[in-house]
Formats: sequence, structure tokens, C-alpha cells
Amino acid sequence: MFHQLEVERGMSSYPFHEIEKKWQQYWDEHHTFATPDDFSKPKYYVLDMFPYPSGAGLHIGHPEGYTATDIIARYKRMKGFNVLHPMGWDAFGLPTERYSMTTGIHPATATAANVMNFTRQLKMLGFGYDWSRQVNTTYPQYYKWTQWMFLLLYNSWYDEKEQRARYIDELSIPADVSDVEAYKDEHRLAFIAMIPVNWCEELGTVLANEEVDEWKEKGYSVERRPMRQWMLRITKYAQRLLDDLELVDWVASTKEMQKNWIGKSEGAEVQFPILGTEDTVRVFTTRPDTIFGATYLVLAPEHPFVKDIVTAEFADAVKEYQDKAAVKSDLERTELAKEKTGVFTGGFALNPATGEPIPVWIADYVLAHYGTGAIMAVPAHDERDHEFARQFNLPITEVIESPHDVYEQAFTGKDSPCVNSSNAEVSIDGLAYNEAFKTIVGWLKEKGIGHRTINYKLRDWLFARQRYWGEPIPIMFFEDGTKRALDIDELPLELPEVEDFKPAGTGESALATVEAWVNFIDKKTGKRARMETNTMPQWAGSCWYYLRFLDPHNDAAFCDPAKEKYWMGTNADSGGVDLYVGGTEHAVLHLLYARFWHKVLFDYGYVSTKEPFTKLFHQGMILGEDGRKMSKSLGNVINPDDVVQDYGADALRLYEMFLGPLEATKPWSGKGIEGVSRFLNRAWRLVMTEHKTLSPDVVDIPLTPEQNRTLHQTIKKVGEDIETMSFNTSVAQMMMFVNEFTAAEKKPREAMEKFVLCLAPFAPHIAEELWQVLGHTTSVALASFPEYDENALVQNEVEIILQVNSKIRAKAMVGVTASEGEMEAIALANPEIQKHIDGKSIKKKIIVQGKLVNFIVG
RNA sequence: GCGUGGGUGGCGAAAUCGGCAGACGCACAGGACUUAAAAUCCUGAGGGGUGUAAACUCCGUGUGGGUUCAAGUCCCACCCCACGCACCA
Repeated sequence: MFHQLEVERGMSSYPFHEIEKKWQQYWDEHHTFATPDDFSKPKYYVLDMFPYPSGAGLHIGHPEGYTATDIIARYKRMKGFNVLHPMGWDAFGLPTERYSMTTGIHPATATAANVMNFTRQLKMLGFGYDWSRQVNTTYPQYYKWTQWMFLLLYNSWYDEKEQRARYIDELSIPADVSDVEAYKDEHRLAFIAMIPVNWCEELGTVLANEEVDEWKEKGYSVERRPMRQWMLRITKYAQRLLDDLELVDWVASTKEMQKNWIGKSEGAEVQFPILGTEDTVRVFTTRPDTIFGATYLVLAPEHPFVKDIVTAEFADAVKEYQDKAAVKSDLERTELAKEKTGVFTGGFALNPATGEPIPVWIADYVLAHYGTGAIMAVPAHDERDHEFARQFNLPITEVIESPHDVYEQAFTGKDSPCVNSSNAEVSIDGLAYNEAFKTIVGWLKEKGIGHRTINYKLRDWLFARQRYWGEPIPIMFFEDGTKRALDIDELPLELPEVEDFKPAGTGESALATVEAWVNFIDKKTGKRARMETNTMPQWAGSCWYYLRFLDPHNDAAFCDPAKEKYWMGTNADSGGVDLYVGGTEHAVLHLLYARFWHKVLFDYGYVSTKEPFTKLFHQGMILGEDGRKMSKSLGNVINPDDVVQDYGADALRLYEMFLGPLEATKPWSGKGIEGVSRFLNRAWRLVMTEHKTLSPDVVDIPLTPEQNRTLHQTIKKVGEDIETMSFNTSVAQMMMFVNEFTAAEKKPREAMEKFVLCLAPFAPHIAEELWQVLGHTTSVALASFPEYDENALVQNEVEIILQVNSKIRAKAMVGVTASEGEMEAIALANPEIQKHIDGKSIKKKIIVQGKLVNFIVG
């Protein structure tokens, strides 16, 4: 179909359709971007966050980050680097599986079609990927190694002393342990736990977090129900994940987000004996200095001790409250809850500092999964406890000298001294936070009822989904209750074929309906076995794909060690992917998970660097022309296929770079791309005739000094701007170049050639064509980026500003070497300046060489 | 509430170390070419005021204050917007 706009533009535009196709074909045929493992050259590894190949195809936002990395890859190649710039597919996941459930089309088939479409679009945009290194997380050859890494985690424990992962066989088993396997399981980095999931009774399915709202809106009920889950012990790495942020060059906000997510907080754990039982409740607090003001305890409704503490009188109320809490979502428990709720258990604990009995409550403002799931409440000095105490008339005792009545409002300051805080053994009265903390924790420790501790918000990673379309977990369970991890020669454990991709209805995935999967004889042991029916979450494959690109076809290892050392570098503290570009939506989870796996691999020497990604950059979002987020319902979606059809790939690439700073969120403009398209046309006409031959105006003549300066300024600016990722200003500089040389009657060949080299990383198709017509027979992508000549930038004369009382009154050209005296003389001789200083006395002179002269008169 | 960015013409945006605010592009206006249009090329332009004009002059980078010969840039206080976290003891 012929596009309306193209008919209108037909004659006036350079033939981008023709040349873009031509050069894309050329690059394919000549393997221009194949990356050799040539260890003699310096390397540069630039990586895009690989996409999920959705049915919708490429979004207009995709080419933004991809163009940026493509420019850098092409530039670095022209600068003599061996550049690795790969692409692949993060193809396991829910949308494809859901599509398969409704259509019956196998997710692998749907994925293949989507990958084909994405590949077509990426090639259409002229990205110089080494397609021979393409990876797909859903291919058994790939997920073999995802499973291998899972087993590495499974077969590991974390040695706190050495601060690293070690093989589980090296775990020393205490003499009094009878069940050795159970003891090992408790220490593995991949382990099974009972963890609440989103269970929907009507659907008979576990829902992913992102599905919960959707189904609730449709009127289905979703309940938190504990189920058997695989977990990864990422919390063991919390401190290293926090510390090593120092090693990487990432945007401050992303580092900050990771820090907050890890959420380190230093405090103390204290034991409170429960009256009438042998139990003690452990609480975590960052304010042990306020322990004398702890007037009650609160347990999370899910706390396991609740059933032991509750008295018969309060049993019904407590049960009712627990049941209600179970069906509340996290959102309902936090954001929407304006008033605090809770119930008294009837039980009492002993405040070890005051020796007083204090009531034990349960309330959902205490989170089961943070700290110990229990708190000591100090209503005088904590806002949440204060609110709760007022609500339920619990005592409020001031133990930090406060500037106001703590009955009216909690005082949370740390600078005031403690009061009412002494017993027969210890006193912290008069001490401020730091000293009080030390003293009271010292006392608690001496008594054996408390110690200093560090808590993290970070939780262990729930590493299981009750779904079909994911990596199978390579563990089998035997009838006798034992289990066995697969050996490497048994990998990959491939997904079996199923009739129906829907979950089994029992809370298990469709794998549970495959007889051969859940009821078979294990060849190695001869025992009747059942394979794990959970699959891995979508994050799994993306945890290590950057390593697979280094050696994508290796069947003996996830990556050859020599290749790993070359591409990632051998300096543990500063190596890794040189540049990683992707959206902020992955600022926390993907990047944290990948760092975690990388550190485990590092502990075993499989990788050489502590961190996977040296430098990280987030491209901003492109909004619709109306300034709102693009969405089908708003009808403001721009489709890359249409834009390429109308203006060509080079124009789209260049426009997305010219739009503004790469990291900024900015709206699309249909008019804006026309301006960039005009620029490409002007560049074309600089070199080409209407008959696609070299313009007779391009001749071998020397450049004028002004032209020479513009040329070298352009080379300098474009090169520097690429290094700092300021692509918008490099495009502006190239526009200035074209404007200046369009005005020139004759176009010096040297200037044209060097300009084409500058343009090549940005608009590679038109650059190839111009390069060819300028007489070259090899690809411009393989040419060298020009060097700029510092001498050419030097100007003989500079314009300085002449000021009187800091107001600009005149300008003057002076020799670049003019002394302060000469500048002053020129200023004084200027009639405008004379006019303004006439009749007044010069009180002060400010002269900045090459910049300005300023007379202060009065 | 906390954290992190950011606020510059009609619009997207530039502006090394504090030194001509608004580069480059869009939109706009005028002109050339054309029978006409499109395309292309050239020119103009932050806002206000005085002036036939040349020109002159005042104001101007979210708001208020400060430092400085000089502030978009540095300091203090505040307002607004975006993103992230959000009862984390």
C-alpha cells in the first residue's frame, strides 16, 4: 500500500526506502557486525535490556535506548574497539501464556512469531547487532544453564565467616543433628518454605501479583494462603549488595532505590518473657534506649506464638481478627487503613527493664515479615504506637525528655536525654541516644536477653510460579519423602508438552496434569518419583543473559572462562558490562536479582568481577503528542513501522536522539521529526545530485579557515557528546555544519568525508550511501572516526564584551593573545563606552582575558 | 510523610570554571523561485516601552531573600511537577 505522505513527499525526499533496505541487506550479507573474539583489541561491551517479545511488537520507546547504544557501539568500533553489542529475548512470561490459554496456540509458537516480528523491526531500524549471538531464554539450550545456576544455588550454603557461598557438602554438620538432609535444606541458598500466595478459590489458581487487581475488579475473591514455595536466600547477600553499590557508576536515584529496597536498619533484638509460659517473644527495635517506656507488646496477626498466648476469654475475638487480616491485601492493611485496629490476646509479657507485666496485643500494623514479626510498643516515642495506644487507652510513659506532652503527641527525637529509665541493675537516665543505646544493649547482652542486630527490609526471593511457561525446576521428589536434584548430564530438563496450558486447578501448574511428569521411575535411583511442578519466575532468565552473549553456543559451560575474562575484565572491583541501558522500571528487581546471581557466580570464580554492570543508564519515557503516556485507549500511540514508512529509519533514530536529553521524559512531536528529516535531506543534497551521483560541487579544494574550524568543532563536539551520551547536542552541531556548508558554493571533499563519518553512528544508512558515492568501497561502519585538530579550533580573534557597571554596552574583536592592558585600551577607545563613563570616575576595573572588560563608575 | 530528579520563549530544548540567556529544531512572519501550490533557498523574531526608521531603553531562567563587579549557574527559605518508597519498629 502506498502511503499518502510518501506520495506528497516523493520527489523531495532522498530515497530512504531504497537505501535503507540496500544497506541492511549489505550488513547482513557481509556480517559487518559479527563480533570476533579477538582478544588482542581493547573491548567494549554495550548492552540493552533485552525485550520481552510481546504480540504488540516494538513500542516507539524501544528504539530510544537501542539507538543510543547503537550509536555508542558504532562509535567505539570506529575508535578501534572490539565491540560487543548483542540482542536477545526474555521470552518466558505471563502474557504469552495467557494468549496460549485462550487460543490453544503453544507459547513456543506464539513466541517464535513475536520474535520474528521484533527481529524484523530491529533490522528495519538498522541496529548493528551481532545476530549470531542472539539468545532466547525459552530455548532448552539456554535454560539448561538457568537450571544449572539454580542447582548451583541449591547446592550452596552461605558461609558467614568467609562471606561467600560454598558447596553444601562443605557445610559442617553439628554432632547433635540427627536429620542431616533437613539440616542441609535449612542452609541451602535455594530452599522450600511455606509462603502465602494469592489464591483464588473460584479460579482454582494462584495469581501473580500483577493479576490480583484485575480479577478482584471482576468480583473474584483473592486470599493470601500459605503454599509450598521455592525461595532464594538473597538476604544473605544484603550487605554485599549494599556495599558494592559503591563500585558501580549508576544514576544516584537508582542506587538510592536499591538502598531503600535493601533497607538496612541497625538496632537490637530483645526477648520479652510471656507470663505463665516458658516462651519469650523476640522483638526488633531501633530504639532500645526507650525500652523503659515499652508499655505493651504487639504481635503480627500471623505470629506463631499468638495461639500460645491467647486466653480462652479472648480466643474468639483473636481468631476473628486473624481471619479478617488474612483476606486483606497489603494495600488494605496499609494505605486504606486510616485507623489502627487490633485486639487484646488476654496474655501478658514482662518488660525486662521495668519488671512490669505489659499486655500483649495483635494488630495488623505490625508486619509478620519484617524483623521478628513482633514489636515492643513505646507510645510516648513512636507515632504509630502512640496512635494505637490512644485508640485503645493503653498507658503512655515518657522515657525521653520531651519538649511537649507525650500524651498529646509522640516525641521521636534522639537528642534528648533519657528519663525514668533505671532499675536496680542499670540506669540510662541522662544519656542521649548513642550512649543510652550502648549501655542498655550491654546490659541486655549481659543478662542474655538481647543483643545488637541488623535488620534488612529485603526479603528472600520467592522463586516459584504455579505456571507452565517458565523454566522447570530440576528437582524430583520420591515416594519416601526424599528428593534429588538433577545432575548436569540430565539438563536441560525440558518442558513437557501439555494439552492445556491452564493451571491444574489444585494450585499447581499445568505440569501437574502430565502423568509422565508427576509419576515416573527415576532412571538413576529406580525409585518412583514426581518432578517439581513449579516453574521459575520470569526474572530467572534475565539474571545472567549478559554472560551468555559472551559465548552463546557453548554446550559445555554457560560461558568459556577466557571469554568471560576478556569481555567482563579481570579487575574484580571495576569490571563488567561497560554500558547497560534500559528503563527505570527495572531499577530495583531485575538489577538486584542479576547482581545477586552474579555474586554467587563470583564466589565460585565463575565470573571475575564483583558487579555485572559497570555503568548503567536509564533512557526516559517518550510520551504521546498530548503529553500523556501512550496508550491504546487514549489513541496517542505512535507506531515505529509507520514512522519508518513515512520518514525512514535514519530520521526516526536521529529524531529520538534530538528530542532532548536521553534520560528525560519527553513528548513525541510529528512536526519535530520533519525538521530532522529536512536535515537529512540537506545533508544528502550536500553530496548528491538528483540523479544519485556525486555532486559536481564536491571538489578537492582546501577549506577556508572558518570551514575548517566548523569541521573540527563538529568532530570534537560529536565525539565528546557521544562519550557523555548528550546525543541531542551532537545532532544540533551536525545541523550547524550542514547549514554552513549548504551556504558554500563549493563543498570541500575532505569536509564532506569527515562529516559523513560523524553522521555514520547516528544515521548509518544515509552515511553508507554518501560514503559510497564519495568513492569508498568498504562499509563506513568499519572506517575510523576522524580525529580533530586542536590547531584548527584556535581562533585568531575573539569577541569580548565591554561593560560599564556590569551592563553590556559594546562588543569588540580582539586578538586572542591580547593582554589586559590592550583590552582596556580598546574598551576605553570605544565610543559607546566613552559615552557611559563620560564625566564619571572609574572606581574599579574587571578584566577577564578573552572574555570581558567591565568598568565600575560612580 | 520520606527519598531522588526537575521547573529557562508559543513548543522540544542549549548554555565547560559564575562572564553576551535562549545554540539547534518546531511553530510563526516576510521575501525569492513558481501560472499557482508543494518542496527548496534566504531573512526575521524572548517580552514590554519610545521612535517613520536607524536606534534607544526597561524587564526577563518557579517564588522570596542573600553573596558577587557579574547569578539560569553559588548560599538560605518556600512553592509546584515527575518518579520511587510508604505503618519496615
